[in-house]
Formats: sequence, C-alpha cells, structure tokens
Amino acid sequence: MNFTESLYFSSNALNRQLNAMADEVFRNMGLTSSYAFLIMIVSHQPGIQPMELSKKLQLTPSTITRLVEKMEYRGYLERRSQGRSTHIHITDQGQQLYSKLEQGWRNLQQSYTAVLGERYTEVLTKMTAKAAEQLNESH
Amino acid sequence: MNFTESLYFSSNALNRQLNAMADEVFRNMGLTSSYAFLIMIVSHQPGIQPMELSKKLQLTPSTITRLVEKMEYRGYLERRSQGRSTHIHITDQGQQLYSKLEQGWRNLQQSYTAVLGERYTEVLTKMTAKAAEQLNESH
DNA sequence: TATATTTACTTGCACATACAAACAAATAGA
DNA sequence: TCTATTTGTTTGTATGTGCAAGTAAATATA
Repeated sequence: MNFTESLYFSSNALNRQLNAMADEVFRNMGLTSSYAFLIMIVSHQPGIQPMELSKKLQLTPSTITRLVEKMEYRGYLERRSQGRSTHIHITDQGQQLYSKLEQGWRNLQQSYTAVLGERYTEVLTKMTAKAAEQLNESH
Repeated sequence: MNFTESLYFSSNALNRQLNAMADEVFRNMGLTSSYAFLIMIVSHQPGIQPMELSKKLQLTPSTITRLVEKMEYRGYLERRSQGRSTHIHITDQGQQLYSKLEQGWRNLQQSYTAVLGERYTEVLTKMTAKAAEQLNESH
C-alpha cells in the first residue's frame, strides 16, 4: 500500500511545485498566480461573468467574488451589475499591468518546459487536461 | 495566448477535482484528505519526523506542525520530542481509525481509475510523479 | 397574476496553507 | 571552551479557498 505512488499524491506534489513557481514569477508584480490569471482572462474576455470564470478557473463562485473584489479594490478590475448578472471588465490600470503579466506567464512556461522538456510537457499537459475534463464530466 | 491550455492550468484543474473526490471519500470519517494521508503515512512509518513528512507531502514544515497538532488534539497522533527533533506516532485511537482510512483510500483510487481507465491512470500517475520530482530537484 | 423554483452572486464563517520570525538544539570555527 | 552558524520545529500572522446560508432577479407553475 504505497500511498505516494498514486495519482492523488503526485498530482498534489506537482501542483504545489507549479504554483510555487508561478507565484514566484508574479511576486514582483504584487500578485499571486490566481490573480494574475484572473486578470489575464478578463483582459481577453471583457465582460465575462463570475460563473464562467468559476468554470474556467475551477474555483467556486464565492472564491471568484473574493478574487474579483480584491482586484477591484486595487483598481485592476471593475464589476458592472445588471439584473442578477455581473460583468467583469479590466480597467486602464489593469490593462497597463497586463503586458507584465503576459511576460511572467511566458517565463513560467519556459521555466517548467526547460526542466521537463518540450515534448514531455506537451504530452503531460494534454493528458492532465483530459483527465480533469473527464473527472469533471463524471462529476 | 491560450492560458487554459497549459500545464499550470490543467494541473490546477485536475488537482482540485482529485482533492474534491478525496475529501468526499474521507468526509464521513471527519477528516479531509490531507489529514487522512497524514495519519496513514504515520501509521506506516511510526516515529517519522516533521521534516520528512514535509518532503513527502510537499507541505511546508509549519503546515505539518499545524496538521499534526490538530490530529494530536483529536487523539489520533502523538508527538514525542527529544532534543530539537520531534517524532510522530500513531495512537491506539488513530490505529483504530486506520482501517477505515485505508478503505477510503481504496475507494478513491477506484473512483478515479473507473473514470480515467486503468492504463491511462497508470501512465498519467507516473508522468506526473516524474515531473514533480524533476521540478523539485531543479529547485 | 400570484406563488414557487431556479439561477447568479454575495456574505459569514471556518480552515488549510504559506511566509517570516522566533526559538532551541546541534554543529562548526575561533 | 566560547561564539557563530546551521538545522528542526513551532508561532504569529496573512490569505486563498470552500461550504452553507442569504439575497435578488428570472423563470416556471398554478
């Protein structure tokens, strides 16, 4: 019964590594990786709603609310409510930050690809994505 | 620039799914997955030290302290300090819990293997583990 | 049209986890 | 042997995240 040789375990281990790397990359911009990706996504899909973000980022709606709130407070994002739905937009200040974030994003990818190898990274990414999707569907 | 097609993203997504499944499995034992695995590891390696647990679980030492503290409070684990080092042992009560945990552990593995397929799970597990290890070594 | 249900977010709260600093024991250097 | 450094662990504190409950809008049902 070797626990550490399981998908649960290795997935957790890998994930912590990747998040540590990502957080390091974005640290000098004053953001953790979750916030960085939130802003980048909103920049690419202005007007996106919390629920869609929730699905994309695999975070609960309440977490999205909190993340967006904080970025709104810092002046990078903006919420516009109409009826029961909310649309999230990037501000000018957020847009200014964006190019730095994108650079960090590229750095991050290069970092882990350099270690794992291009082909390996590609295959692992696809397999991981497929697994996540299937588990999500199976619910 | 498609963020969601990256290792960072898919790893986070998969990890959240797996943790959700794991937490569900252990919920009726009053534990989240982190605690469950902590106890199972200690049961297999009585006297293990926080630092080794930290490496095994890829959690910071401070987190280990907190996790162990809580399980000590609940009567499942026990700390024995000598000099600057601490050894962690399982209690009788913890040992009683163990068989249930092991069952949950098996259920968890069956659950995701059933969805992903045996071969796929095996390959993904190995690739993920190797990636985690390499990133860890590369620092 | 009035009430019930569902949907989209938000809040209150709890908790896992990390970082930095503190501390205490062990080891190395003088 | 005395001091400095390193090592193993624990605390103080901050924060990301989830769950459950709340609210308000939209939709369905009667």
